[in-house]
Amino acid sequence: MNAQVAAHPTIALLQTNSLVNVVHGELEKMILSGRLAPGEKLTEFTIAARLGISRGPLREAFRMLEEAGLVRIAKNRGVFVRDIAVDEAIEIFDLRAAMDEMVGRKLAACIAPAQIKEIRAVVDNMEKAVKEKNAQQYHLLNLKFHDRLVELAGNSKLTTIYRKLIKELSLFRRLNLEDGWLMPISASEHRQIVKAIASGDVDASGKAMFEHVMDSKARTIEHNTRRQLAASEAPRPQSLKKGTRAR
Amino acid sequence: MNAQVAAHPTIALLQTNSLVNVVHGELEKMILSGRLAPGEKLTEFTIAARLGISRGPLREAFRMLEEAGLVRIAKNRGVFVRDIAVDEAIEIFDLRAAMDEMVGRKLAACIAPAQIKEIRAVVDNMEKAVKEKNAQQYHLLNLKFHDRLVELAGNSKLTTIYRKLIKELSLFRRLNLEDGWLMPISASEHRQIVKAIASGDVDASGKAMFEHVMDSKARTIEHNTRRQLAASEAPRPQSLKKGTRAR
DNA sequence: TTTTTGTCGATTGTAGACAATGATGAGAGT
DNA sequence: ACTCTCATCATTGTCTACAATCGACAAAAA
Repeated sequence: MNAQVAAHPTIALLQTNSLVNVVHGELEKMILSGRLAPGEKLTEFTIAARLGISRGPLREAFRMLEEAGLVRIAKNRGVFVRDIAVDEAIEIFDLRAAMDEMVGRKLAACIAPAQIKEIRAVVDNMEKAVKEKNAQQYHLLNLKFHDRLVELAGNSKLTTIYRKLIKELSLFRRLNLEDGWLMPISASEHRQIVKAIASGDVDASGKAMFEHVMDSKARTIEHNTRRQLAASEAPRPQSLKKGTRAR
Repeated sequence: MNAQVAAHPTIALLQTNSLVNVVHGELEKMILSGRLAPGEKLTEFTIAARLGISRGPLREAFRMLEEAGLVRIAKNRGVFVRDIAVDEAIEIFDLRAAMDEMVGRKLAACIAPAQIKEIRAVVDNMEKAVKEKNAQQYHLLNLKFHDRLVELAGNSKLTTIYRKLIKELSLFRRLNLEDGWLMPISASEHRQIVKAIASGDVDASGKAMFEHVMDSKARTIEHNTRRQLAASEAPRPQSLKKGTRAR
């Protein structure tokens, strides 16, 4: 019998929304938050039981996640959370740089004063987070800052793709956020970006955005390789984190 | 041990391609070729019966196509081939322009002579197609030209996204290709692009690519609106089929 | 020991059945 | 004739069952 009274609070509530969409969103959240780690195998039966659903909708959600680049499906072998290699991360950064340059140029050309104020407020909050050494908050605001800029550029297709890229990138970057991440040097760059946009100088604005992403790329990649080295020198892989291993 | 060194091509095909993947590819071909027209409703039972499969794998394929932007799924109402509005087509063109600019700059910076020759050959064939007034052939070569350029830029993520955009765009553009499409003016632009790339001038190459896409956008959009007008003036609504109504 | 081969358990791939939802059309009331 | 309601039906959403496949282990042969 079905005894899944309320396996997941959301699941019970959503008789109105499509089960597939909710599951998709739920899995996405789990992946992006790191509760499902890159490389981890997602066994259909286990996940389905945990969510209190059957395998059908789950498989459909998996297919969506695959198309979005968040999981990898190996025929007859299962579904795995994707892990982004350094090469791919570099590619994504380069792409982002081009997109953000486009965004910067567009915004410098036509942005409303109210929107400049809005963006400036985000930067203010970021600097506040820096002073408070609140890395988590800074990270969230950083995401919001860039996301909002892209959104303001007014190209919904661009926004969609940009967000997909950010999600994929987080599969690589999340490793770096865990510890330290004490580089709010970029805060000044954000201030400069806003300035360039507000000035209306198309070239300067585009360049500021481009360079910012490329700097971010350099910092992230370098931090990652350094981390890799440290991990390889200390031959203690610390086993597994904790009970992410079901059954 | 490793027995799949060089298995039968059919065997290898079955090992990698599940039914879902095959169906996905098949539906994609049907959509891109226009056999499934934009706006058309895809009834699960009908399609499944036609392909000789059950609804399960088909639904998974639908989810992939939805994520790729080729179909639209309305809860409890069905799956429809997406039709791209003019606004969205414009957005995609703008995005493509930015990407192609990036490609142009990258290629001008580092492209091998052999690859220049290869690209030049494609342009030669295009001009040949122009002389022979072979629009279909020209169209295919045009696609190949741009696709190859993107590919040569060496950013696989960019290539993937670019191809997705082209597919989506074809849902809009296909209407225009049907008749006439007698504007191989762009042929000269292609020649100019190759020249700019070969010259190694990063700025010129990027600009050439950018402008080419924007010109293409202008031509396509204008052609489309003109077509729309002609259709509205001739009051022959072609009598829409039953059940193809969306939303 | 090393290699090979056969079997078993677990997991995925596919199909079909049942429940839930939305569209269609007929009939009653005005 | 028009509109509103309600019943009916086609279609989608979800679940369960069965078949196909893979990986691992153990036993047997060298």
